[in-house]
Amino acid sequence: MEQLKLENQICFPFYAISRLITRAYQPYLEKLGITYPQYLVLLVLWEKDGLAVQDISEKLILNTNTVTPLLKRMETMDLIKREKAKEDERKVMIHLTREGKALQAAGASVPLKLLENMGDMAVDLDELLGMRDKIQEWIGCMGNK
Amino acid sequence: MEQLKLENQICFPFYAISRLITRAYQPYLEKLGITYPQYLVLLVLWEKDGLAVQDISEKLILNTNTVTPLLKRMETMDLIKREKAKEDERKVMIHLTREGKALQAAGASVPLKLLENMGDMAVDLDELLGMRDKIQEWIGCMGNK
DNA sequence: TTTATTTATATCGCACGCGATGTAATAACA
DNA sequence: TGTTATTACATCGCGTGCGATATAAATAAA
Repeated sequence: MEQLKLENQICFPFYAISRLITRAYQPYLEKLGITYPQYLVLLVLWEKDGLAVQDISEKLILNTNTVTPLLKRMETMDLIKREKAKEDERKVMIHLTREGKALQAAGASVPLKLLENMGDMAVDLDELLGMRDKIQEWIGCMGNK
Repeated sequence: MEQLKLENQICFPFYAISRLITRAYQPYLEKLGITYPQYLVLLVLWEKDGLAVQDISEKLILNTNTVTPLLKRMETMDLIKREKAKEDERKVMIHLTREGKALQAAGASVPLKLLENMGDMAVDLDELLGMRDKIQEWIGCMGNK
């Protein structure tokens, strides 16, 4: 049953490396007082503030039943504001607070630190970036649904 | 702030593709009545039965506080048995039940079906397998803490 | 203009994943 | 041998993820 060995699975390496990368981010995000998914939300909002819940949900490829509680926690932390859109009361628009915007300065240095970390671990950075681009193509295929 | 855009992050693609792959497995695993992490545990045990909790924890790169409840649920489902090792009462040895072993027949076809799925999605299989091997190298570097 | 359908979020329940901590058994050591 | 340290799991608390379902607003249909 060669195809059932763990090292021959396509699933496991992606599953494992995703968690290892999250772990690598953690010490830096801990200093900012945020989690990894919260950081992803901030990345999206730093790029464009005032998005609807659905926009964030689509960009992060997360369901609303994940995003809604995530955003509520971030509102409690005073990182964002949630308010209904005037033109369509079904939509909830997300805006950064002063605090949420202020975190960008500290958050900007995190990706570079991570890259340095990966470099120290004998991970070839060119390969890493090439793989990132390839995976993004796949996400484009798989993500729509 | 170009380095803060979501598409320039190394973290996000790995995070997203991992969840998309898990989603792709789900319909097949649902028929077997198991979850994705439970499938990973079975893969390990099908390869070598009678492992300690720690062995499974190391192979899957998961902490014991994740693995213990996972195994307890699988014991409730009658997929595995948990019993203390006689030579060292701290260890808990995990053995497949008849049911757990029986699932292997159905579980063996899942990886191939997944590969076919990925192929349909314009994902180049050679690239996929090459990437898998490369990620496994990284896991070897990062996994040991 | 009612009624039916669709859309955008939210709620519920459950299974992870993990940091922090606890506990019992074994090993190390004074 | 008695004490201390280490090891192997387990428990607790909390934050995701997600299937199933609910709710309210907007849109389409009758």
